[in-house]
Amino acid sequence: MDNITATRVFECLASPVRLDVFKLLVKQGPAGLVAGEIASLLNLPATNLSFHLKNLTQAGLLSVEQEGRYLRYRADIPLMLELINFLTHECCAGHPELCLDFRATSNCSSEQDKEAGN
Amino acid sequence: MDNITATRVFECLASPVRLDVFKLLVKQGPAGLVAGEIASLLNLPATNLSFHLKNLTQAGLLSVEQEGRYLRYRADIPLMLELINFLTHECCAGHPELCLDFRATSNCSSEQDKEAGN
DNA sequence: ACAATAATTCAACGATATTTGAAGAGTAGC
DNA sequence: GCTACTCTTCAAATATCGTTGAATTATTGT
Repeated sequence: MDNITATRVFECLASPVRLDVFKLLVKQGPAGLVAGEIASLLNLPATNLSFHLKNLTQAGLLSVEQEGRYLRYRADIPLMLELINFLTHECCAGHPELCLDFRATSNCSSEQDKEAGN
Repeated sequence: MDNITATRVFECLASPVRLDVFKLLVKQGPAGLVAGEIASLLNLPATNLSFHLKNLTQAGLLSVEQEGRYLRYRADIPLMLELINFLTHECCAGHPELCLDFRATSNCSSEQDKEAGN
């Protein structure tokens, strides 16, 4: 991942609204959600949500699929994994031992629900 | 890591200048750099760099230490690892299998120099 | 005490980003 | 074709961010 892509993704996640939208969609998995569902779950005006959805989609964090008159949004996990790799490598550059330490303690599949309440 | 901390960190890394500063300091490891060195390496006006250094420091991505009339900045790796954990867990929420897959392919200590040229 | 150096703070300007309501495009059902 | 519905686009207002030069604080060496 290059710096330009990284900054675009960071800029996306720097907005509390967009972070909430992304987290919500990650939680939904492959099922995703249509725009209206996101709007009511997050209590956002449709026009404002649309602005953020466009932003997230253009950054590659979401994918869209038309379903009749609905638009279904899904989180795009691969880009997220690329970002994690990017950060991991940046961190490791000076401290490989800390990085390995991190990898040993990140129990990804067993602790996924720990931070649900926010 | 809570959403507020996460958005503050993302906002920091969303600026190309700050991302460059952070990457540079990660590369320096525990030695860090004083403000003037960063300014000349990145070709930034002192006043502008100071603005971004303050931003990074307040977000917790950098630490500062006074050395006479110099100020030495260092990357704060632990917060970075927290962020990586945060992202990993967010990603895993819907796709634990993808996350494990990522961890299997992220060879942190051996591929640290692959993306040096950007 | 004085001048030189290092870096920050301040104030002002320009550029971006966010929010909102009104209008527009496309779809579904009658 | 018409109406209801879903969502997006547009335009305008507000808010926030980034950059710059001048002034300020603090330290060093004479």
